[in-house]
Formats: sequence, C-alpha cells, structure tokens
Amino acid sequence: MDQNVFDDPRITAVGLLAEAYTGLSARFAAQFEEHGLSLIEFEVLARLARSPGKQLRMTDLAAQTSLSTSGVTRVVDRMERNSLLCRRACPSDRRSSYAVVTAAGLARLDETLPGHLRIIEEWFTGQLEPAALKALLDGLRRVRDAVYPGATAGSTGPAPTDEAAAGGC
Amino acid sequence: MDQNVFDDPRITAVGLLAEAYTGLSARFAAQFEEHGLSLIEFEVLARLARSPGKQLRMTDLAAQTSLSTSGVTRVVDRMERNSLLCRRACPSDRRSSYAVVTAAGLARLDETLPGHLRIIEEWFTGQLEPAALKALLDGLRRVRDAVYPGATAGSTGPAPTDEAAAGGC
DNA sequence: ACCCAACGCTTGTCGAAGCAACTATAGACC
DNA sequence: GGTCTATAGTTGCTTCGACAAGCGTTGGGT
Repeated sequence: MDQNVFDDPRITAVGLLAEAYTGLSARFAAQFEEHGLSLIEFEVLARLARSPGKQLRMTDLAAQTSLSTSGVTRVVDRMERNSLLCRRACPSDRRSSYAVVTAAGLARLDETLPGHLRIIEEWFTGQLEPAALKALLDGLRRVRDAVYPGATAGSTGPAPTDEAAAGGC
Repeated sequence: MDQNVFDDPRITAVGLLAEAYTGLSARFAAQFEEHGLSLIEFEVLARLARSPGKQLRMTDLAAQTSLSTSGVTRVVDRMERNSLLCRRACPSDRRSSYAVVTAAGLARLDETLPGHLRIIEEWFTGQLEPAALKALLDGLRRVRDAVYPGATAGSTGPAPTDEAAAGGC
C-alpha cells in the first residue's frame, strides 16, 4: 500500500472537518458542564424550547437528536429526575408522550446560552472574516443538505395544545 | 426568554457543522461496517499505517485519536484479538509498548480505503465546486487550528526501529 | 546510591447509548 | 365488531469508553 494515500486531499478534508468539530464540541462540553448539563442535555433543552408549546413527542425528539428512541427515554428520565423537563400524556394518542420543558429547564438554558454564544463566537465564527465565514457556512450547508436526512421532524406536525407552555407541568 | 435566540446565526453555524459531521460519519460507519471495522478502528489502522514503522506508542495513539489511554488499551485489545495489530515491547523504555499493524490489518485497510474515498467524494468533496471546496477547507482549517491542540503527537519522536514493518509480529 | 515524583499502561467500576424484545394503543380492512 | 398490522414508548442486555486507582519503570535531585 502506498504510504501517501493519507495525504490524499479527501482524507485531509475529512480530518479537518472531524478535528474542527470535535475540538469545538470539547469546548462546548466544558462550558455546559459548568451549568450541570451535558452536550445532549443542552441539545434536548434547546430543541424543546424552540418547539411550539415548548414540547416534543419522544419520537420527534429522537429524530431531531440522532439518538435512538431508547436513548431518548433515558435522557428524558435523567432530565426529569433533575426537574429540567417532565413527561405529559398526549391527549389524542395514548401511546405518545410529550417531553415538556419546565420553568427550571428554561432557566437553566437561559443561564447557559450567553456563555455558549460567546464560545461559538470566540472559537468558531469570530475566527473568520465575514466573507470567509459565509463561504464556510455555504459549503457546510451543501454537505449537510446532501448527507443529513431529517432535522425537522415534529415541527411540521399538528400544533399541540399550548396550555403547558413555560413549564406548568 | 426570546424564542428566536435559536435563529441566531451562531447557533445556526454550529448546527450546520454538527449535522454535516454526524451525517458524514454515519455514512462512513456504514461502509466501514461492511469491512468489519468501526470508525475508531479504521482511524487506528490509518494512523498506525502512516506512522514510521507502522507503529505508535499507546500514548501517542491516544493523543492522535482523542481517546483516553484506557480507551486505547481497550481498542487495541479488541483489534489484537482480531489480528489487525499486535503489541510490541519498546526496547528503550520498558513502560511503553508499541501497537504495530499486522499484514492482516494493512490488508483490511487496503480493502476498505477505496470505498471510503468514494464516499468522501460522493457526499463531501464532490458536492462543491473546487473554489467553494477550497473556501470551506480554508475555513475549517482556521477553526481547527484554533480549537484542536495536538494532532501530531508521536510523529515527531525518535524514529523507531523498522524491523517490524509490514506486520511480521 | 537512594529516594521519589512523574510517566506508561492496565484494570475495576461506572454511566451512556444501541439493539431487540415487549406492552399498549391506533387505525385499517374484512 | 373483530382481527391484524403498524406505531410509541419502555426495559433487559450488551458494548463502549471515561475516570480513578494501581503496578512497574524511569530519571532527576541530593
């Protein structure tokens, strides 16, 4: 085998993507941990908070997080134990439950977000001139659109009742 | 909290990076699995194969893979059980061992690489015009350099003896 | 020469997450 | 109305990987 296959520009490209992503993730995780959250817990909070009624069905949460449904069951277990969210029965389908952010969950998110945005700016978006950043994001979007099937599951379903908004579980 | 924080361009940027990376990784993992490899096993094979003597000390392997040293111990255990590599004592420091790719490991890599390159091209590099790809990679490199400390541990150390090259374990 | 802090690796233990199996419900078709 | 398949979620089991503790080794300071 040719020793220099690994200098192939395709391999290099993948290496850059992987290292940029894992490096950034590590910074995020460190900051999240200061607020008692893991990467996945932050993502769950964020996805719930921006969904109509601040809730999502377990399945839709799974689809949005690239976690399996059993993985979602367990993350929601932990976060419910931690009072960051709670389960709520779906009135129209007794098989389904919603995960609903609690007020405490929203507060935790509020307290975490500013630092998170600062870190993104410091290590990612702020590293590049506006034009270069735009070019990077355009490229990423093309790759993402090609490779990432469904990032919007649940947000296109029927609007759930809104009575639980802001965490009155 | 403002519902629209999540439309912040910084959040969007991170989302693109994460989705592009995880989407690509899933494609890679599926192809690796056809050859009986996991993502991390492929990376280990690749990093060993391109190192001088086709070997690396456990610690250096850990530094290159963002695995802990105990994680490396266990991956190497599995791969050694699978005859993809083997351990070899370091003659100059009895605390260290090298992980050395075997002929079978190189063969496995050989059989996996063409498909891997094809997938990179199909879903990543081939999605973009050359200029756009270059812009993407330049951006990624800037972020990577900022955020990713040491990707070259071990490749700058003293050249190990070469007698074991090509897997005569 | 001796001591001791630092290093390299392995092992015990734990939490996280996937898969497959299971339960309960929904909806379609006869 | 009854049956049958598909769906939503949970649980048992397993694997993976991190952390901390432990063992042997090294090398510098005195």
